[in-house]
Amino acid sequence: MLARGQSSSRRNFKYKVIQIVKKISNGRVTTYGTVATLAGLPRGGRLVGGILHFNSDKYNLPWQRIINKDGFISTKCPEHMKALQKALLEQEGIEVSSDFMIDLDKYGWWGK
DNA sequence: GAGCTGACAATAG
DNA sequence: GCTATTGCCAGCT
Repeated sequence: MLARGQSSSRRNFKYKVIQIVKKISNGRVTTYGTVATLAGLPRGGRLVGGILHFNSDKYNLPWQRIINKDGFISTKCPEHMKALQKALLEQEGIEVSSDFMIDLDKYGWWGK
């Protein structure tokens, strides 16, 4: 029953993403696809970006820990420029290359 | 109230 | 192997 419960899944996705991002350990980074997959949307990477963009400030989410699957910072927004993200990650203890590239094989967080 | 945009990822050609 | 297109859904206009 409660077949309509799936409707709640949609809104739950936002909440799910927030919870996942907040569960990321300090000094670890993950990708949009990973967060989206854990939230139940293997191809919802775009949503993660959109949700983080607004909720990061409201829920105080570490958006800097979320990068694309290339281990590269995708942020195009002036409020989330790469330099800022790089600085935040370095404060977390994460090493960021001069090209803003991050070693996911070393700092990658996959829902653990 | 309805439509468009958007911090990506995966699949197909 | 690289390029182009599609799909996902929340938030804003």
